[in-house]
Amino acid sequence: MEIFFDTLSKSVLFSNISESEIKKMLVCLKASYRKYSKGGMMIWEGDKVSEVGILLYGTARSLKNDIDGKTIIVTMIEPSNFIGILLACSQKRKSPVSVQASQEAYAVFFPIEIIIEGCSKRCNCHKILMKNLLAGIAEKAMVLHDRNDCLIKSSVREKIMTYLLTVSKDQGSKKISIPLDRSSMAEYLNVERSSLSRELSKMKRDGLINYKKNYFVIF
Amino acid sequence: MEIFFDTLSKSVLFSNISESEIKKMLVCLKASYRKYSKGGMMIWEGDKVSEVGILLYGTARSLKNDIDGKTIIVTMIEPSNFIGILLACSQKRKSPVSVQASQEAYAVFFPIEIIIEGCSKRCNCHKILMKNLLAGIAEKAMVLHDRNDCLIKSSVREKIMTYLLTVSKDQGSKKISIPLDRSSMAEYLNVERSSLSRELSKMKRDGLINYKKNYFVIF
DNA sequence: CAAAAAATGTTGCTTAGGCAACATACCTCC
DNA sequence: GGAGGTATGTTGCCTAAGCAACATTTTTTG
Repeated sequence: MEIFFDTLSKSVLFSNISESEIKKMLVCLKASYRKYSKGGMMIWEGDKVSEVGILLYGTARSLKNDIDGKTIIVTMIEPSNFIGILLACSQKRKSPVSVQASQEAYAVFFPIEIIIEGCSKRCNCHKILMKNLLAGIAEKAMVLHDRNDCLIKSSVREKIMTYLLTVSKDQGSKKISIPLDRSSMAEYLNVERSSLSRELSKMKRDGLINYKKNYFVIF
Repeated sequence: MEIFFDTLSKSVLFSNISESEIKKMLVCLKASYRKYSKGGMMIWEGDKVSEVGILLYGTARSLKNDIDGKTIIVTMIEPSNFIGILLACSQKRKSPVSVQASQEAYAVFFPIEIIIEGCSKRCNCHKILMKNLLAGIAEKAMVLHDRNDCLIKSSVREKIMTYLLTVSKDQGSKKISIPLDRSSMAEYLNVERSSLSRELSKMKRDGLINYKKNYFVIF
């Protein structure tokens, strides 16, 4: 698993920890490495999750079955992202999503208890680890918060504007490039792609914004 | 502030910590107590927040100004609830909401750094504190997740069903009592109260659910 | 218990936006 | 360059659900 070491050290969980420290920690964290073939399941809907994972290679996605059976994708997971951090931290709760490898993938898992409780050796990096874990969840929560913020708006226009303003605050400019194409943006805002396009046109016409591809200017 | 000690010890932050320990900790946590009159602001939209608070008395609400200026209420905060936990933990971010006392209120704030870094005395309760903080955020994140789950549904019926099923899982029964009245439920699901009532009737008629007041049965 | 107030339900009207179908622009690779 | 593919934009039609106004039920309180 050495080859994925870089990915691991880029993760939020191990930020601000030196490579040599990480290597030491991997042992006391009871790291367990797992390989998945395309379509393999890392977490099943309904599981109780007591490990937090980090994707090392490949991509994964979290998905759930809608009431009427169709599958919807909740998030995309990239190398060095967390897997199941929310679940692992909130414990009691059963997973509302499944996590599936979208291609061949490798991941490493750590029992959450060891991160929280610290190992018997009490290496002082555990404090940093814990801090990183906290930052990781806070970040997840913020992502959820931001989407909520868009979703609670009643009109398509307000949803778009809220989204653009959030990105704008984030990038500290009224000229922004967004990370989503129209389809993804529509999905994120929970509107029809065509309705999104329609409203974007109107907003441009009304002099609220300008845009080309994924570059936007807010007036 | 002694009189609010009970409230404090009921908070998630201090769960599993004995009263005597809490008293000791309050000192090294650099607790700062604040009083607010009705309408007083605990956090202003745009603030950077570096303290996590706990409401001791009264009620507060987090609110934000909509794009077109009208104020919307995001959450209600009750005694022993956290104030600004997400913000304090994710740090860099400026607050997207203001927090306002809806009546005369008391609160206590702790610099988040001290909780995370531990105080100089290294009292061993800090580990528990940190664990509690983690649980607190994870819980917040879950709340956000659950609402998202409802909001991303396209029809009123699906939103209702998703909400009811989540509560049902939570209470471990198909017969549930929900904590929201119709208006709040409508607000939570981001639909019109009348549309909610209409759809509930239809769902009853269609034999999907039964209900009376805030008691629901899912078939 | 009666009256007032609050919560919930009902219903006609209207419209934003979902849906489908097609148009245009943009990319890429032979 | 052109052929195929993908991303984006446009438009007519139609329905779900917003809105307003009123009805009924439940709760409060004097």
